[in-house]
Amino acid sequence: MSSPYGFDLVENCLTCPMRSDSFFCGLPTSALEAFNKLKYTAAYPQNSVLFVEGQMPRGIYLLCKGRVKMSATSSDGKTLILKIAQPGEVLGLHATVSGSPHETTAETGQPCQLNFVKRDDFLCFLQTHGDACLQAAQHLSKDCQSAYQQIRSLRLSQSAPERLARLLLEWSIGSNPKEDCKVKLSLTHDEISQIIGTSRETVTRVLAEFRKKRFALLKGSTLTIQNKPALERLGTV
Amino acid sequence: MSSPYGFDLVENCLTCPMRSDSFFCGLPTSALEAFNKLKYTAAYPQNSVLFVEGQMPRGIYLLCKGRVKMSATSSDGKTLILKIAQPGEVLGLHATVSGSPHETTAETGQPCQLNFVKRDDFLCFLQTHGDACLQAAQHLSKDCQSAYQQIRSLRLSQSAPERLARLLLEWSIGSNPKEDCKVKLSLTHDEISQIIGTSRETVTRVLAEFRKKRFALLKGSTLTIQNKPALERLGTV
DNA sequence: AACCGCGTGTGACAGTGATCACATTGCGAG
DNA sequence: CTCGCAATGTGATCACTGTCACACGCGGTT
Repeated sequence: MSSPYGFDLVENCLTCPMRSDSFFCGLPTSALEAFNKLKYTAAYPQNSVLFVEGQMPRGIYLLCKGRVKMSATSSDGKTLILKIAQPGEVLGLHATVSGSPHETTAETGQPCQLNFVKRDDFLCFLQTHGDACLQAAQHLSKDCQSAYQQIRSLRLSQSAPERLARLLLEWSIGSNPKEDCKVKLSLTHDEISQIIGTSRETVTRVLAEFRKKRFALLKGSTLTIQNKPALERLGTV
Repeated sequence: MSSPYGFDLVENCLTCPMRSDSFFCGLPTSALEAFNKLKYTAAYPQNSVLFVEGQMPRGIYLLCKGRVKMSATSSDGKTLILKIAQPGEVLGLHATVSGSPHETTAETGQPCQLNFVKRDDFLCFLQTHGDACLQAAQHLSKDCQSAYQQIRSLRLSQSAPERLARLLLEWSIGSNPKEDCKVKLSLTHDEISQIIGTSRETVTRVLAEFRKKRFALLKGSTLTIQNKPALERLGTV
């Protein structure tokens, strides 16, 4: 069965080739089978909005494939990107668990496959599967941690170069640790500015500075880290 | 049995007069009884450190009475206060659930009563009591939410008056909505600055400005909100 | 070719708040 | 009472960065 977005839908979690070890994907077979019965699998084109800030939660989305931009908007129209969700993550978990409105907007950044589970089904599932519930709690605590990390990072460094340095380093983890590591990403300066919370111009200027100092180079959609230690020195909180 | 800190220890959760409806306190009797067997109740003097940033979690602390300051420190010695925990809250939950080091330091701001539960006991408890686990998840999600709220608030308002206004309003909720509401709190300008992430001098200056404009008055440990709408206009994100 | 639209680069300027330095107040201990 | 120390108040200075304004390059369309 082929979907219109350039990849095949995987309907069965148990035999899914994308299975990561995070959250549900890593559950024991019995729980996974139960989950498999509850979920609705679907593919979404780029720029689909899964849920918006303030909306009551309808359920959770397990991201199988693709990336999803989590953002919030202020009353004066400024947008801030809280994070880019990766495959294996569960979206809308807090709101679904706590029953309060979503505090973020989720929008696909590329074609994605997602598993949706209705709120009631999900809560019931958690209550009957202790290990799944513990997993959910762990997922939430990871989220908390990254949120606290962000707060620390925001608060302990007002300076734009510091924040940008940290972001670049964050992107570069997982790459070859030796020498010039290259990362592919397609974000405009504007989007980067929404992530680190500065103006677009500042991002441009700081990137120019990094280029001049040979710390890092962002050309097209390729990021090259040239001097990791220097960036680390900048970005240490 | 009287403790040295000016209040009596309550050993039995089931008959505890301080029981709130949050988290464990609100659990059904069977789970509460199990919890009651696992916990160690103790009183702590002011300025006791329960755990520090980076330390591996030994277990969770349920705050029965008193207030606890949750903070983080940067490498250059700056401290930031992430939140002031209130009775009913569980401290060290993320770290305990996820098994990663504490990302905050917890220090009592006044004499406190706390229930401690060892990590292994606690995880086991969660796994066997589905409703408790769900409660834990909800507690975590509340935490997440408040963290995200903080990030929003930090990022969408660079200005110090805005942030201070929001903080004052946050403190004033729960008071009589009409006219000049007064709140007791004992925090120095320095501590406030650590909460909203500015310098101590700025807090002093902004408070002076608020006083002159008759928005709010902080005298000794008493905060008086004189013009709530004006503060709200300032603090809206 | 001419014309967009968009992302990027860059200069000038002003507002904010950090920092330093010091004065003043308040309060508890001796 | 007064000494000492912490908390508070205030001025001057300066780095940072948001904002405005505009130029450039580049891919696509007409």
